[in-house]
Amino acid sequence: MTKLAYYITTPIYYPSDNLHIGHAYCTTIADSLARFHRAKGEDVFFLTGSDEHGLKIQRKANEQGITPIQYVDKIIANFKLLWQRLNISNNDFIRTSEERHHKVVQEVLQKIFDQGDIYKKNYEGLYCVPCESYWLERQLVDGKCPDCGRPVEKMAEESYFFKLSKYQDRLLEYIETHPDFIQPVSRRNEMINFIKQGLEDLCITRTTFDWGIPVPFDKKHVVYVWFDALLNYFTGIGYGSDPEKFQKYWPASLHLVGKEIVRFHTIIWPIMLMAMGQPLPEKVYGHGWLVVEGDKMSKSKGNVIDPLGLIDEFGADAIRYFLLREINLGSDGNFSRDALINRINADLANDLGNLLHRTVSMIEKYHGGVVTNAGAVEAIDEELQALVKTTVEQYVKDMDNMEINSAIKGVWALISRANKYIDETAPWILAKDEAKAARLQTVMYNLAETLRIVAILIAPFIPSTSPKIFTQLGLTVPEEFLLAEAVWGGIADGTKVQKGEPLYPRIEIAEDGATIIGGKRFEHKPEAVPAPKAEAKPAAKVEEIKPEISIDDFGKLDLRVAEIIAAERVPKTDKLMKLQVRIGAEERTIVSGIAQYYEAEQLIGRNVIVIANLKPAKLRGIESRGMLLAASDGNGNLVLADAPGIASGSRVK
RNA sequence: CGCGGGGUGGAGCAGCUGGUAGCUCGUCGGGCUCAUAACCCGAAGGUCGUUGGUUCAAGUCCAGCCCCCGCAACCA
Repeated sequence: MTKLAYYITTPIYYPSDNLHIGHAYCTTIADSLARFHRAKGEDVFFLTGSDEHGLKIQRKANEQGITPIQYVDKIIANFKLLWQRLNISNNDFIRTSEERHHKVVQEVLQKIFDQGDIYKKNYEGLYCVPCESYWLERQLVDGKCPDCGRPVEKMAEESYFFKLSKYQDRLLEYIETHPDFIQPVSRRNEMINFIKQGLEDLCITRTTFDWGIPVPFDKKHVVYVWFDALLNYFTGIGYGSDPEKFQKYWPASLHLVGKEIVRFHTIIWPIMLMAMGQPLPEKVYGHGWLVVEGDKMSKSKGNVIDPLGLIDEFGADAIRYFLLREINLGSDGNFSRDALINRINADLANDLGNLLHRTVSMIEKYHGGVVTNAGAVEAIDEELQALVKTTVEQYVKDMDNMEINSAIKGVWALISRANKYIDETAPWILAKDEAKAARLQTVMYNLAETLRIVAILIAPFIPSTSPKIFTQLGLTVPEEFLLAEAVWGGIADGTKVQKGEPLYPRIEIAEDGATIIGGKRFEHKPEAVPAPKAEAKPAAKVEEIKPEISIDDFGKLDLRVAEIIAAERVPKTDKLMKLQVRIGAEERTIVSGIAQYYEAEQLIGRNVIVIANLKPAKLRGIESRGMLLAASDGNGNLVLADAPGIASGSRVK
């Protein structure tokens, strides 16, 4: 009998930088699902990888004076290290720079080109030369490049386009007739709306850089982004090179992706597949994002969390557990250190770890470590057994629905029940009564057996914990924890338990914020809320120094100390503050974009520095004469340049 | 009228197809001693953002408003 095939993928991540906790989140989910399906006895193929081409990489490599491949090789080594440390069980790791992938992309491109779904067109647009990017009119900021603020120019470039529009009706129909294809439903509705607005053909090649896959029918071009990246799902299972393998695993059971790229996976990719005459993946699931202490994680905010550091401190399983348990798959979730520590202590140390510990301790103390099923069963035992059974059933249901945190909650309800069972049966009292010997043995057996099943159920989530539980229970650690074994009665009489180290030592927090885990100390500086992180990011965001000027140029600026005598927010704007200032004897109005940083009351009476001879400008209909000086790091921090105690009207130079 | 997500006891969240408001942590009180100061029991605490509507019945459906947070076709 052939096993049911299950093919699951993560996005391939972009190696312009090291991975953060968000990538770890996505990959951990995929890994748990992959392990769950293996536990069901299915033939699982789990693919992750890296999307290595593009201008950004090429430029980063140039900056460091190395070739793109040298650059990505370094970063990919870190990716792989992270997955190894996180215990990720992927079957392959696909890199888009690999020869096998180039072949697939070129083959597919040629085929689609030959059948007429790709055409060449002059692409006209507004182009920012330094950024090498096209922008739409509406994207411009003050008519300038939204990235660097420099002027854009009209440019024409020839590009190849993929006929998305040709397939849009078919796609729409497919999505409407396959309710499970896009999940969760909110994302599905979003996509349906999007398609209904009409699809534009997709530009799939570039001539402005060469770190990419050459277009086979026009060597001046390289393949651009999605057409290249999405095909990794084909390369990974041997499209064009291993027909048998490809046949077995395609269509994919699940593409797990972040919510921001659902669109590419449910529109571009399906249309590519339609053009190729291939079946569509069964499901695309767009998971939510991790926000950190309530804030979106981003490099510019300096709140990016490095998973490797967390793994060093808390261990891979603890991190995995937190991510899977705390966060609802479809929606955004909050990552915080406090919540993490809380979860580890409460669930892993107190509930699970302690249950194992007290159980094994008692078996050693009362029975010399030997487990015996003495058969002195009481009603309460049957209740426990029944709960084990329903827990397993519900667990399978939840996991099949990708409700991972529900599945985990169910298992922990069982763990909790087992802890209560100890209280109710009070083994320490049974132990004092010779006549209750058989009963005591039965109670201990039931606990050991419950723990054995718990260990099997949690193996997909915290895979290095289950073997530890088995070892302490005196059981042979299986190659794979199979769900078929999660039925009552698996421990043989005479099994000898072996007390070990606590599964999860409690985490103590020292006064200075350091954590103490199992006697080891981990320093931790509590980040000053939106940490500006002065260190650790050299050159990352510091803008280039502008061209040199002469002292005469500087002399043209008339900088003055001005006293703020009134301030009010400009209604219906986010940033604008209308200020009345006094420069010496003169009064004037200045509008400044500081409303997000200062309250009106904080400003009044302050002596600040202004450019007094700036040409007046109208902002929101208010004439602003002059400009306040302020320091801003682009990371959401802004401080006014002020001159406390210096008389209004004084010159600044 | 750009798009989307969200506003539920101190904190973080669950509440799908409408019918006595739940979970984890925290707080308070009690129990137990096998255990990692852990485990077990109990209690306090919410006009479910706001206004109006549908209904015998709404956190749950409909409409308006307020507030927070993301995104605007190359950041999970």
